[in-house]
Amino acid sequence: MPELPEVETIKREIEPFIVGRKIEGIEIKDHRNIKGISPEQFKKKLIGQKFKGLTRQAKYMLFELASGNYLTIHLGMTGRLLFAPDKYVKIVFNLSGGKNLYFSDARLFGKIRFFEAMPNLKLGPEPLQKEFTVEYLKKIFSKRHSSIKVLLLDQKLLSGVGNIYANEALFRAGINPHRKASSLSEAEIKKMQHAIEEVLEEAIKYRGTSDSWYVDAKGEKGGFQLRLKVYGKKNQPCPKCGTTIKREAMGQRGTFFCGNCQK
DNA sequence: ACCTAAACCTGGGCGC
DNA sequence: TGCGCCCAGGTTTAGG
Repeated sequence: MPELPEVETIKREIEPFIVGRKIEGIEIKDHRNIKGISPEQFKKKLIGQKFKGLTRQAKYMLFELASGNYLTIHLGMTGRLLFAPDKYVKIVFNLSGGKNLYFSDARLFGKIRFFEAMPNLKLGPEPLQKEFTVEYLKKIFSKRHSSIKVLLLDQKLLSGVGNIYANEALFRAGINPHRKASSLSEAEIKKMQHAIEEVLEEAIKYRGTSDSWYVDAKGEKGGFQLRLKVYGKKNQPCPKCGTTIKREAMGQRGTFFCGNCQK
């Protein structure tokens, strides 16, 4: 599923393609991804507008329009933004210059919203920004009774990390996902902070993880699935010590870890 | 304020 | 070949 590295990869591809282009038409094949506004209003508000910029906030893409309005797209689990259509296309943006941008989403978990002005997405700091410090993690970990794994997925505390990179970062830091966040020592918090930054930067470098549905705007798979150490590796040997990797549900999410390497 | 769990949704993979 | 079943999970919502 698209997490920070996957969304960043798509953002980098889409930005030069859309900036300066006008939305000349919108084809809505399925309106269920459009939230908070009717399909008719969605078209009326957007057709004729020009894209000014595109930024990423955690897993969201924030499209800035020349009018000062905004469009946000969250890809959910199976959402795609594509230069060419696939069989799950729900919305087509007809752009000036005879180009199209396709929004595809097999499972309809993606969300598209229109805003009159810059929205506040109510997200916690994201790992590649300067607010992501050991001090910040100490602050949010110290008073929490939930597990470190569940906490890493809370977008209000820390944004951009999803299930794949939470599992991978915990493995790299050598921390057991069941540990209470408040039980981590300062040294462990430092390892955690470093592991999160490292795994996200590496995943961006490899253009994301195509474990199941993810493809970039060109429809191509990423490369990081070949570098996963624990995610999806149930019953396979740990790459460090050979112990069988376990899978357990935590917070209703698949959690993969090595019981020997992660204490 | 904090924490947990259900609900949303459907293609793909599996067993038979 | 095809049917039924179960799984995947980010975010929102409800409830304790």
